[in-house]
Amino acid sequence: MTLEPAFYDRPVLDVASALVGCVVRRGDAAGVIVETEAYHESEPACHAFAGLTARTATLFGPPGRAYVYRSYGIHALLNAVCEPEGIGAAVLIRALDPCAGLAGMRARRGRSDPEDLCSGPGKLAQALGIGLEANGTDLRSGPVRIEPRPGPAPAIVAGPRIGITKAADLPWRFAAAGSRHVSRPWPATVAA
DNA sequence: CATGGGATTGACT
DNA sequence: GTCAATCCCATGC
Repeated sequence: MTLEPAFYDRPVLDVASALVGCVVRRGDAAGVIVETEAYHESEPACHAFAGLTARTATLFGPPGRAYVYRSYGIHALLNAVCEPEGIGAAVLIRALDPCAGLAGMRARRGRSDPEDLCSGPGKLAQALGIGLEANGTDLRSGPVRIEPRPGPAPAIVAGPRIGITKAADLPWRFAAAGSRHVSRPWPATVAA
């Protein structure tokens, strides 16, 4: 069971909060999303802000696909493309609560602490074995899939995005309240 | 064609 | 807290 394309075909902020509590799966490895961030072509922190280029083609493509890119020459970061085709927008998956395939995650990460397996966008891509080859693949039928929330909707907190230099004031970061698997401790400026 | 910077992480002081 | 690693690609000459 995976999320329909229509799930992603709406405002990126709605999708970013709706994805918290959903499950990302690749092969035997899976985890519950506990942290996301929204990016939209209208603001400069988004790669799509520069317009349609070879790098951002996936962002402007149809919703419900994976946008994977390399950051700092080292890490792969996983995003879910949102909004109608032609609009550059995506949700960055920043952290997971590991729930299946822990042995494989530990092997790929070289670490055993469950809170250090997927508590960051680069970490979770490594833990699930997601590489740049997943860029542009379908999140419903491709190697990386996102499934609906297995349980009730979690309480969600919002705050400013992490690790960016542009438009850093927008409260476009969403996380499951109280989760210990988030990429950074929640800042003092917590909003519900 | 050359250059610079980045949605990060992990090791070290 | 500070800092280097490392590569894709956008930008500028």
